[in-house]
Amino acid sequence: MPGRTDGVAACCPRLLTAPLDEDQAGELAKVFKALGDPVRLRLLSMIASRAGGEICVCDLTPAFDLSQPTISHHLKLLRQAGLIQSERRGTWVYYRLVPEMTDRLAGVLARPAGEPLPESAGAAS
Amino acid sequence: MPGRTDGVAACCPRLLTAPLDEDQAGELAKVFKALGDPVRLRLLSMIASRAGGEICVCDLTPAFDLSQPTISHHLKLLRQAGLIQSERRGTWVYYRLVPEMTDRLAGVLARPAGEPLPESAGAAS
DNA sequence: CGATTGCATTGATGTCCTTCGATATAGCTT
DNA sequence: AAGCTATATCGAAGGACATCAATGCAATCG
Repeated sequence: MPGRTDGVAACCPRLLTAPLDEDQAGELAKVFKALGDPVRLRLLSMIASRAGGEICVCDLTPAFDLSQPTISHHLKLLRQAGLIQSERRGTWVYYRLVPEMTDRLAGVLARPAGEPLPESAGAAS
Repeated sequence: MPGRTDGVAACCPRLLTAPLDEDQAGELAKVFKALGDPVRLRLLSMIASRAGGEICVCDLTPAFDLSQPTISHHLKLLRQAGLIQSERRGTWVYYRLVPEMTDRLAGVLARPAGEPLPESAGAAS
């Protein structure tokens, strides 16, 4: 449905540098909302930290005290947020991280080096 | 540098490097959940990007098509997440960013340089 | 084939979240 | 003190979300 928009934002929304417009904020909020659940955070970290870059759902589900449909639901939300992607191989489905998305989020939250926030800039010069 | 500030996690949860435990995931999820709303993201960016490091609520409220109590509620959630702090001066209340928190989130999402993700490493060695 | 396993979807339910109007609290002004 | 402005809190209404059991679909196996 949202097919291929410009993703989270054109290039680098820079949360801490300039006010976000409504569209940027809406796109970013979807991704942060996907990260706003402890189960999904643990799923994402299990996927991202897995040696080989991918992990089978069959290894994810038993790690939680939740039903299999619930885990499948959370994986779907992470995928719709653009944070992970899935691939079916035979009977199993493997998930892997989409590092471009986490890179973008890290960039959104980072303050440019050498260009401190206004707060600390006040006394600087 | 802020060594181990209590809060989100001991030092550096490293979302993409090792699986988060339940406590780390719970703490981080609270902060990401606070970012998972377009209004709060715009509020945070307006606060962070303001020259002087702080902004009056009286400048935030009219920027939205929402009631004053709703803006106040969102500011409370951002403050409870540790992302901003407030100070009353006379009649007005000023908000400012807590850069340690956004720094920490950026660190959580970043992959260490020179130590690529398993995906791009291709399970080297 | 039919049975079995792995995963996704559906539908229902209880809980949380966003939003509002009304009201309370804090500080200035006259 | 009385009134005014700025901000926070309260209580309610509606929608969104997490979770589950039941079911559907795909791929392998006997």
